[in-house]
Amino acid sequence: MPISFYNTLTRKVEEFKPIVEGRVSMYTCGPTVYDFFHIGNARSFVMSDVVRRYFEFSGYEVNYVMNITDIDDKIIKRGNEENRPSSEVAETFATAFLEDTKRFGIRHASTHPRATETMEEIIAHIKALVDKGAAYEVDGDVYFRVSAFKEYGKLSGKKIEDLQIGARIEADDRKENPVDFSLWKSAKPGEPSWDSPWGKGRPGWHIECSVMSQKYLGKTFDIHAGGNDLIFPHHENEIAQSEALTGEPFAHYWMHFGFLNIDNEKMSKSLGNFFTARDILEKYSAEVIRFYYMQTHYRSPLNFTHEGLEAAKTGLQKLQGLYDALEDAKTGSASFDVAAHEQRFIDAMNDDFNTSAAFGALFDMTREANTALHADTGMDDASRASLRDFLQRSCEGVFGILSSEKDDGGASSALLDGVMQLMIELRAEARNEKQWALSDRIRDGLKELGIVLEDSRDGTRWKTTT
RNA sequence: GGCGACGUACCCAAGUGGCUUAAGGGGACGCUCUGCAAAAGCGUUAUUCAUCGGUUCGAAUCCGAUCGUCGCCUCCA
Repeated sequence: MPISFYNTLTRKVEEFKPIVEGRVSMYTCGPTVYDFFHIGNARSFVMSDVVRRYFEFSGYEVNYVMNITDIDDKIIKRGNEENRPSSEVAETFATAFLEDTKRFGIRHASTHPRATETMEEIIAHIKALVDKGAAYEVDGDVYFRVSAFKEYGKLSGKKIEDLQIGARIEADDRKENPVDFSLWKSAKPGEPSWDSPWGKGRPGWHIECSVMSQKYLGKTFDIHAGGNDLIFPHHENEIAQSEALTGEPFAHYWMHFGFLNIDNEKMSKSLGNFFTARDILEKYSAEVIRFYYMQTHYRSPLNFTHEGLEAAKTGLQKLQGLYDALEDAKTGSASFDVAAHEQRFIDAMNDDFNTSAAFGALFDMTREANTALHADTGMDDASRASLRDFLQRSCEGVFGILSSEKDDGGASSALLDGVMQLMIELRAEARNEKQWALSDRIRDGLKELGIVLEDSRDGTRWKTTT
């Protein structure tokens, strides 16, 4: 089965057919940098990262673009609150974004364009829309004329008439139609601004994504992704302002990530259940959080709980345990068939990136591999190598949840290795002389320090707990 | 009011017409291994998929009703 996934535009799971054979052009809506990003944002970024990595696993070359929106009302507001220039606010959180994504194991995009560095193109795009009659100016503001784009609503399934009835759209006399949206906002005194044919001002919310994606990926590209809540109005408006100008499809596939709730409630600052990505990384490793996210299908809502995180932590140790055991195992004679398991993994992922089912395959494989490894016959070198290779490509490469490096808790590994070597030798001597009290004291003492000893017939292994 | 999603074991979560008298993870209990542990393995933990009807040779999967939960329609990943 080829890679297939759910396309919001058609409301069906569709086989992926790239514009250019072997290549994927993909755009995911990045952050507006007015604050640290939170664990809900993190879910979208992680899942988007996994999709990108899986395409690469499958042999595609991926051109992955994620914007950084660094000029926006919320940034200006924050700047005012903190009494510092909004550009400084943007810079602070753009830097934090890059740092935090890295700590989360989210690979940086091929390009992270910024709105303020794309101003020329944004203005040109708006001007072209005005020239074409799809937008109009009113006193320095420019609005998109929704009536000029007949397909408006095709992504979200909304009808313009319904939107007009909805009383929630603010009445603005200056707009021809309440549903028209802002492309350019004139600057109030003291606000950051750029020169434009309509005077000083800044871009509206949606336009920057249209322009940045098309600048780096072309008029039409393969995949546009983002959080569920962006379907309307953000993505709907992006389509309108892009296709109204080019007359061609904007993105072929639209992918949306489910929302994250905290203890069954929507995360919000007012409810006090708001966690930034930074907060959560204090308590759990990036691998555990990533694994937790991936246990649920990307389109389903995810309920974020402490218990769930703890369960993920334990589950992940099982996978890591096999990875480590493969390293230490002695050469045996039995062969192990990795290919069948890899095929199950691929089938699951090709079917709408079904990470939950993929883990089913991975855990079944783990059980069988552990059994083989512990059997008298052991596992031959070639099997061990291919098993390791598969785990490396899947769990480390695609999912980013396993590490081949021994976690030494930050201590100097050469020194710690030496000390541990000695401790294990001393304890082995005590055990040979059946001095259980002493050997147990060593084991218990180390455990309190965060080091776990595991005895097997091949000797004693140690690892740190995290 | 409009649009949409969902309800699977103690918890999380795949499966969406026959291969399933329902994957996988966590938890619990019993066992094997072990000096004792840990790790690993084995077994048990849903004849049942919110409820009630219907379609079908056959339904967790399709249709209808009912109950419940949630999202979007406004800044939001």
